[in-house]
Amino acid sequence: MSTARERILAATEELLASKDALAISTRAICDRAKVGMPEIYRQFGDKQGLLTAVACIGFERFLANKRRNPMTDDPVADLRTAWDSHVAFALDNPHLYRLMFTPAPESQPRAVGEARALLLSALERCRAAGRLRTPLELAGQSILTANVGVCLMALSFPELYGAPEISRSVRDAVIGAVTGDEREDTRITDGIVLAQALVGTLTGTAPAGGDAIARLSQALQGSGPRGDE
Amino acid sequence: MSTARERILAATEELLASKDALAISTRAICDRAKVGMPEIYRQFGDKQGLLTAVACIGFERFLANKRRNPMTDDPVADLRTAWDSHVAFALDNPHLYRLMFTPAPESQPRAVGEARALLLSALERCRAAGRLRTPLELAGQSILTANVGVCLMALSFPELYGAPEISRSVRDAVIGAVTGDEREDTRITDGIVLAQALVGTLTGTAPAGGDAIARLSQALQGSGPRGDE
DNA sequence: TCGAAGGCGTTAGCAACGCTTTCTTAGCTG
DNA sequence: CAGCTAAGAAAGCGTTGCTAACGCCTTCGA
Repeated sequence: MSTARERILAATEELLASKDALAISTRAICDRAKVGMPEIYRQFGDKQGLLTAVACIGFERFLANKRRNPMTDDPVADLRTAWDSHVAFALDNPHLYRLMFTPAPESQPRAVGEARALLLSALERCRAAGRLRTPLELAGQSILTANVGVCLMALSFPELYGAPEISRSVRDAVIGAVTGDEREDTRITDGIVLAQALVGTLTGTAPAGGDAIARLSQALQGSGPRGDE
Repeated sequence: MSTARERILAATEELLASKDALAISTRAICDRAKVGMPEIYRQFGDKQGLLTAVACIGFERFLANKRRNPMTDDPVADLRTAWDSHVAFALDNPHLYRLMFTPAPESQPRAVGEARALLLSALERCRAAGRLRTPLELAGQSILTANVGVCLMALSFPELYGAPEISRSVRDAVIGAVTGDEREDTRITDGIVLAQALVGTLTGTAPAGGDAIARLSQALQGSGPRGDE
């Protein structure tokens, strides 16, 4: 048999799979872990302490998950993949996720900080690839906030949450705005690229193909600044 | 003296100004409302029933707030204003907001539905103005989810929440993506405008000022499609 | 004017909760 | 073997949400 502490943690995690943290009684935990009531308080001082420890373990699983995300040669696509795996984790472990991201007074700035660090390093890769048009810090906060926000919302209103569509929509909006990658509307940035090349040609300050005008004209076709559908 | 029901509701709202709903005991409510314990259960059946009633009142204030938002002739700007007033309400009434948007089993799809309806009508105005490039339904869900999500996140991690910057960032990203309005980077759309005029000039198919090239060159200055800041 | 009805206050108490105290036992270490 | 710490057993504390039983007093129709 394992140690008492491990049994308590395991029992709590198991109960957390079906009930909210607040609906779990310390007695139920003790029954399932086959320990006496005082054991919880000897080990964790507090019910909140126990929940914090469980949240910590959850964060470790969460971060391990995130670290497993492959690094492709498209850092922006990696951002989107990370977003999706985050959402999947939340939907798979609703009560645990709520426990992790809805602290009572204050609990784990450490683990959240680590998640932030992971995100920032992913963003740094975007920056290195010249695909970030927002201050790194703000970009990270925006993505993290939106990501957690979408998850909490999905857990609170599952019937209002329309499957992954809405997560994808917010994801592409935020990541797109931060990186400058327009997902569904790359024509705009293409337009800029071509316009820059064109100006370079016309002013004689940059090398550009002679067909710049034709390509620009074609690229701009139908892409107004405020498209009227 | 007012009726018992009103006093109970008022007392709960007052306590909710300083404590979380779960930290409020029914006895404290009764003390403050000068009623006996059974009164709560005669009136609301349940503590949850009382909290639901309070949440209802909160939604009414919330919706009244939203309805007070002026309708300017720029429906997209109105969307942004509504977003900001939503966030302000959440920050002003943290515990009430949490109560409203973190239901236990399920509570007010009615009030949330009304908020959604308000949002959809605002989006309909955008659509009428030709400033919506996303299905109405999905646009509404995306904005509402992101908005509530940012608020819940801000309440859970106030120290991590960097003032209104991040709300603005997510707001402009989501609303921008949904409407096609680029907020902070209007240079891009300006670039498109000028580029179109330029192409018109060069191909002789549109009237444009002779300084088009100069203006385009200036407008594009420093605005790369993948700016390396 | 009377009497039924219902809104409201009072007292007392239940079961469940988080948490504590006390005592005892088991197992390892020096 | 002595001494330490980890951990199981039992009992109980105070608070919580909630209920039962009773009685007052206003309202209102007959």
